[in-house]
Amino acid sequence: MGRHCTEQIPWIDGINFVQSQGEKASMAQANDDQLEPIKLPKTSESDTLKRIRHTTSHVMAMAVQKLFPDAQVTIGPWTENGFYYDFDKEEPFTEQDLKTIKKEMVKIIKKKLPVIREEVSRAEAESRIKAINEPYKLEILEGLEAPITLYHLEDQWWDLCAGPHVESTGDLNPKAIALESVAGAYWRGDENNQQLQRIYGTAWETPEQLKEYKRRKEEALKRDHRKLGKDLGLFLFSDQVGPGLPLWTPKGTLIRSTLENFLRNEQTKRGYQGVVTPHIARVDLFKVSGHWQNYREDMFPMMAESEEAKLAEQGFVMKPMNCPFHIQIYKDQLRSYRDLPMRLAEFGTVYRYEQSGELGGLTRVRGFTVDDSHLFVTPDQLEEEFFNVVDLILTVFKSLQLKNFKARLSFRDPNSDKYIGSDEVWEKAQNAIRKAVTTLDMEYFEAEGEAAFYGPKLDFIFQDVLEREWQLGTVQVDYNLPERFELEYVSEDGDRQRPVMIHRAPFGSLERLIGILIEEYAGDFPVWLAPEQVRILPVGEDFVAYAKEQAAKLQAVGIRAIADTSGERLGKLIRNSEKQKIPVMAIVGEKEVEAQSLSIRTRASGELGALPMDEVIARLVEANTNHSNF
RNA sequence: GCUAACGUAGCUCAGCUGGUAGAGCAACGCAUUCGUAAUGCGUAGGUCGUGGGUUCAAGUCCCAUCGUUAGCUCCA
Repeated sequence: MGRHCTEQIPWIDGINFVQSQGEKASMAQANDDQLEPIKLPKTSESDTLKRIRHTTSHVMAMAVQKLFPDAQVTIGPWTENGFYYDFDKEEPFTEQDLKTIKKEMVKIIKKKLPVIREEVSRAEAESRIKAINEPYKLEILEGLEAPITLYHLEDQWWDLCAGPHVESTGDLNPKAIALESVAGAYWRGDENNQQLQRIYGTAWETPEQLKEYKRRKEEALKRDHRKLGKDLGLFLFSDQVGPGLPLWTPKGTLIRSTLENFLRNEQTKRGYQGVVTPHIARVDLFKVSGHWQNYREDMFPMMAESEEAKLAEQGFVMKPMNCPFHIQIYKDQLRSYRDLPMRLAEFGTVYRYEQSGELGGLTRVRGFTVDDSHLFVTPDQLEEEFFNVVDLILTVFKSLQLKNFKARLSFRDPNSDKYIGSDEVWEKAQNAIRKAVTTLDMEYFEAEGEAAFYGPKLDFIFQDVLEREWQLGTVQVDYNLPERFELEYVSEDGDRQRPVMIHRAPFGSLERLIGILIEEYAGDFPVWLAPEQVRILPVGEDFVAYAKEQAAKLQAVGIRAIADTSGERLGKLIRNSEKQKIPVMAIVGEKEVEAQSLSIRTRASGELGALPMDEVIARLVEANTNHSNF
């Protein structure tokens, strides 16, 4: 068995946050029916689960080989929520197969086979594997270090494995085990290799834990941004437009523009200058940048006026990144050291031809808007500017109440040739990033092979409801593009020097950010981001006029308020508002008209009672400026 | 791109082994004028993703294609 011990990376608490009221309230509600919530540890947190899941995957492999003697075993590690096992088998597994396999597993468990550890020499392991003709195991053996251990399920089946395991298959509870899905997976994770059949499963100590695990998965799907985006009418996809190309409704656009304005504001405070650049450019531009050579498979095909032009590679392409464009603006004039740092910023929409199987909701699309900026700095300024960028990113996350993220130093894979630039320059850039995060005393982990082709990055990683990880914010140090575009500035001494570039995007992309935000907030956007902030609900037809008046007053001071004139009963109006997750409801009837007030009900805290209009406005303005709750 | 599953009214879904489509919600109309999560009655809405094929007959079977989803690979 190869790598089962995935290194655990702590999810860091980046900043101190006050948990939003709404979050607390909805969490409390969800767990109402359970006095003592069932704990569901991750595998890495529980030695017991490690043993259970490890053994379960072996039991599954044994069952599979009994039912399908042609299936060859490969690897079967635990994952944080279960386990999987990859088989090389001609026919893919069907849903029905999973049921049959599960039945066979129950039989094995009921036999209470002892799990026996055996230590063998490399030669012995080799000859035993050859005897049962398992070529993948042989390959795994090559990468193993002594001692080589085998685990036997009594004398009926064995596997190369480091353990640990439970003592007997009888220690497993069949009712706490579920086989979940089948998928293709490449041997050793390389798409040039044989595609194997992977079975995913999960196993727990008790049936109650399994039930809770399934319940939480269902709960998670309710906050899936694809579902909520549809329910709340934020964005859509159209088959006629194309896959991975989201369309933003008026409501979704409000969220986008609010985020844009917020960041633009922060950037202005920090000396950024806005620029605008086109969506397409000559192929030549991307030849100089290196995109055409190193990033071409991620780009939409070239458009050319004629076949000849196409053959001569004289055409245009959609931009996959904004950097070459901003570089042109820098190069427009001879720059002095006095002009630096120069910070050019743009909400630049880029197009990348992602493989069809990669697309999903807003988290992976083919056209998306990067809150992009390129900082041109002198080598001396690099460190300080880098800190400033990280500070901006953390400020942004704090404002958005995003706290569950990891910081990743994305370095190049030293064994790959997909990068531009010399070893020396890469070392320099990577060291600069490492130094910055150490100085900032941030928790981080390093990942080889995650760098951009032109430079290393500091990335901020978030999770979606399915616990998949996505990169949002990023800072990149780049010595390569300045070189390729021959960027210069005149130094104090009057000679020409080469600037360093910092590429950075706190959001990463508006699309992915909003996808993650929808899930973080479970659709309950804070007041400042909510597309519809206040809905005014008249208790009867007679009060529609008053409701409209109040809505107009709120609109006049820039608050997104709408009067509900549908004429339904109050209960229905409230229900509709709640379902649309509108943060503030204002109920108006006879009492309110008389007192010239609004009866406030918020999603987060319920009924707040009658408040005068002035106070309502004051509190909403406060919420808008400070991103606080109503 | 690969492996698999799925695609029926705006939404959520039913439609068994083939006999030309059904529910709830939403929408619309009428009545109801109502105080903190669903008022009642009625109406309308689908060439069952698309294109072929098998069949007397296809939502149902076969093939292709587009799209969605999970996983792999790849990346904001």
